[in-house]
Amino acid sequence: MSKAFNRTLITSALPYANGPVHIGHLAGVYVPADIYARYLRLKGEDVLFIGGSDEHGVPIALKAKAEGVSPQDVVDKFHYIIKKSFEDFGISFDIYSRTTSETHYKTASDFFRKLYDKGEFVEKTSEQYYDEEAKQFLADRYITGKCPHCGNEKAYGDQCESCGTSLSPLDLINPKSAISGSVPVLKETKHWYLPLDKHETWLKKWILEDHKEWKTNVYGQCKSWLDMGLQPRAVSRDLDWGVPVPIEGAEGKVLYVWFDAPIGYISNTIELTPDWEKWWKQEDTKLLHFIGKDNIVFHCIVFPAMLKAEGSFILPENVPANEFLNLEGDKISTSRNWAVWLHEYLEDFPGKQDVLRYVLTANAPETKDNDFTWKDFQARNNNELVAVLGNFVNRAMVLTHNYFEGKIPVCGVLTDYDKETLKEFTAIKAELENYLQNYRFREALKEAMNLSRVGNKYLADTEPWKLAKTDMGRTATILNISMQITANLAIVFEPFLPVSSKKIKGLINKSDFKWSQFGQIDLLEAGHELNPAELLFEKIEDETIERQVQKLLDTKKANELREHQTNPQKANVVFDDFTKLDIRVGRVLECQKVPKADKLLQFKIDDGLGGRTILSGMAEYYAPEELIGKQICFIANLEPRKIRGIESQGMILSAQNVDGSLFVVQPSKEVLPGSEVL
RNA sequence: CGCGGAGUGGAGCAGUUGGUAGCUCGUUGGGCUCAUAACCCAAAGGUCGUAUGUUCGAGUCAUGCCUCCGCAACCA
Repeated sequence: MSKAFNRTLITSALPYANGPVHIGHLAGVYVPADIYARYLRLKGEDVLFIGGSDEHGVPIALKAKAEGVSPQDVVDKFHYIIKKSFEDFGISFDIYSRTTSETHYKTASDFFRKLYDKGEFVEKTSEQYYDEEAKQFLADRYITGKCPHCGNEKAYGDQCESCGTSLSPLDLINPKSAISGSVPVLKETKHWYLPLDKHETWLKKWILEDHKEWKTNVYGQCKSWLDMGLQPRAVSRDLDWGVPVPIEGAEGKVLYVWFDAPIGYISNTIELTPDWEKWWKQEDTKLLHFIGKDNIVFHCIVFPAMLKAEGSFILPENVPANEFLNLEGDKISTSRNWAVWLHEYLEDFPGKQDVLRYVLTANAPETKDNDFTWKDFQARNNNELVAVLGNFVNRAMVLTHNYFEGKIPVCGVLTDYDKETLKEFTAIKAELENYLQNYRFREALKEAMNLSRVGNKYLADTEPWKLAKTDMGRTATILNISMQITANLAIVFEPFLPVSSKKIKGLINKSDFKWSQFGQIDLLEAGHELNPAELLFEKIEDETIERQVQKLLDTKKANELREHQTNPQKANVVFDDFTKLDIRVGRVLECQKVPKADKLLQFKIDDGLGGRTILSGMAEYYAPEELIGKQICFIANLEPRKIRGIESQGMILSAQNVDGSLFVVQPSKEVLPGSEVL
C-alpha cells in the first residue's frame, strides 16, 4: 500500500451530457477531486486532473429524437453548459473533453479491437425485442407490458414496479415499445461480452485483500458483487449513436456506454499530452477515480477488468466514492427539475462560488447521504465564512491599517503565548494533511477553519486595540503575527476556496505561495505594504434565501400540475364488454395486513353470497381497522388469483390521487351487500 | 425477497485496534468593542435506532428486529 508514487492521475466521473450539472455533482465528485488536485499541485507534485462529458447512450439518442434534433446537437448544447459551470466554479481540470472527440473514437475502437484480438471477449447471439417503427433494438427498460405476476399493465422489461418482481423482457405479456408504442418483434442479434467471471479471482484478491483501506461503502459494495459471483457483461449495443464496434459485420452496433465512457479518461489524457502513457502505464503513477456511489461497480470491477484484460495499463489505487446529496429532503432529480443548477446558482449569487464550495464540502456526503438546505447554506455563510474567516482577516487588516498605515509592522520578541499560538499551526497542519491524504475533505476543511479560529482567539486574548495606547512595540508584534496568520490562511484555503484565497493574496499584496510555506511566520516581511481592507464574504439576508426556497416550492407545484395531467382516455369498448364485468358493493367484515408484505391488505368481504376474500395493495394508505365495517365496490368475477399464497377473489376499486395516494370507492348511500354497480 | 450504506445532545457531523461520549452551528449567561450585532469565555443539553448476547468493561464486537438511502434498473 505504501508504494512510492511519483505522479498522481485524478479522474472524475464523466457527467452525462443530457442535462446541466447541479450541486449533487459538485458535492459528490468535482469539488473533492478539485480540492485534492489543487492540494497536490500546491505541494509541487506531478498531477493531472481529467474530466469530460459522457455523450453516448440511449437516453441521449432518445432525447434527440424527442426534440427532433441530432444527438450531436443535444450533447453540444450540454457539453458547453457543463464545461462552463465547471470553469466558473474553479474546478481545475487539466483537460475537460468529451467522448464524441475524434481522439476518443480512435482510442475506444483501438481498445476494443485489442481486447477482441486477444480473445478477451465472448460472442453471444440472443433474441431481443426490436421496434420496427423506430428501427432499433430496445433496452429492457424501454419495453413495457403486463406483469405476469401481478397483472400490472405498466411493468418494465426489467422489473415490475408494482409487485417488485424482476423480469426479463420476454416475460412481459403484450409487450410494447416505450419509444414508438408499437409492438416489438423478436430478432436475433450478436453481441460481445466481457467475461467478468474469468477475472473474479484476481479481482477478489486485489480488492478484498490488497485494498482493505478503501472506504467502507466502496469496499462493501465490491464485496457484495464479488460474493454474488460475476457474470459476463455485454459491451456492445444495437444503436446508431456511439462508437461503432470496429469489427467487420458489426454494422449498426456501437460500444455500450459503460465500456466507452471510462475509456474517455484515457482518450482525454491522450488529447492532453503526448506523454500520456507515462500516466496510464507506469507503476509509479497513482491512479484515482473520484465518483458517486452509483458508479462504484464500474470503476472498481468492470473498468479494472477492462484495463487488466488489455494488459498494459495500471489499476486504480483508490476510488473515493461519495454517497448522494439530497435537496431540502428530497432526492435530486434532473427530470423533476429538483436541483440547484450550477449555472442558475451563479446568476443568483454572482461571485459566490466559494460559498457553495464551502457548504458542499462542509456537508459533503462522505459517509452517508446528506441534505442540502438553503437555511444551512445561509447559516454556514453567515456564521462561519463571514463571522469566523472573513471577520478575522478583516480585523487583522483593519488594525494594521489603523495603527501602521497598512505596512507590516516589525515582529519583536515572542511571548510564551505567541509561541503557543504558533504551535497550534503545526498541529493543524499535521491534521489537515492527514485528512487530505485520506480523502476526508470535510474534516480537512474544519481544520482549515480552526486556523481562523486560532486567529480570532489570538486577537481577543492579546487585545492590540488596548495595547496600542501604551505599548506600540507589543502591538506591532501582535499584528505582525496576525498578518502572518492571514497569509497562512491564503495557503490553506487555496484548495478549498480558490477565489477567496486569491482575494486574500490580493489584500496582502502577494501573488503565490507554496504548500511548503504553510506554517511559516515570515511570509510577510516588515515594511511590506498591504492593499486596502475589503470584505471577503458578505452576509446573505433572509429574503435572498426565501427567494430560493420559493423557487423550489414553485418547482414542486409545477411538478404536481404536470403529473396531474389526466391520462388520455383508453380505446373504446363495446357495451357487451362492459357488461362482462360484474361490479358489486360489499361490506368489509375483516381486514388485516398480510404478513411479510409491505403493501397488501387481506379483506373478508360480505358480498351477499356468503363472503369472499380479497387482497388489495393499499396498506400504505389505510390502516386495516379504518376499513372494517365500510362499504366498498369490487369486481366480483375477476379470475381468482393467488397472491402470497392466499387466493384473492376479486379486486377492490379505488381512486388514485395525483400524489399517488389511494381512496376506496364507496356508494354515496349504504346499499345491501351484493348490490350490483351499473 | 437479494445485496451495500446509514441511524450519536435542537440541527449537521467526528468517534482509528472495545477503556471517563467529541466538533461546528443553534440556545442561555458573562466578557470585549479592533471587526460584517461580528469576536472571546462559560454553561445547559445525549439511557449513541431497538432487543438480546460476548466481555471486568460496548457508540465500538455478534445476532435478531425497526427506520431511511442506494444498487440490481445508463441521473454524482
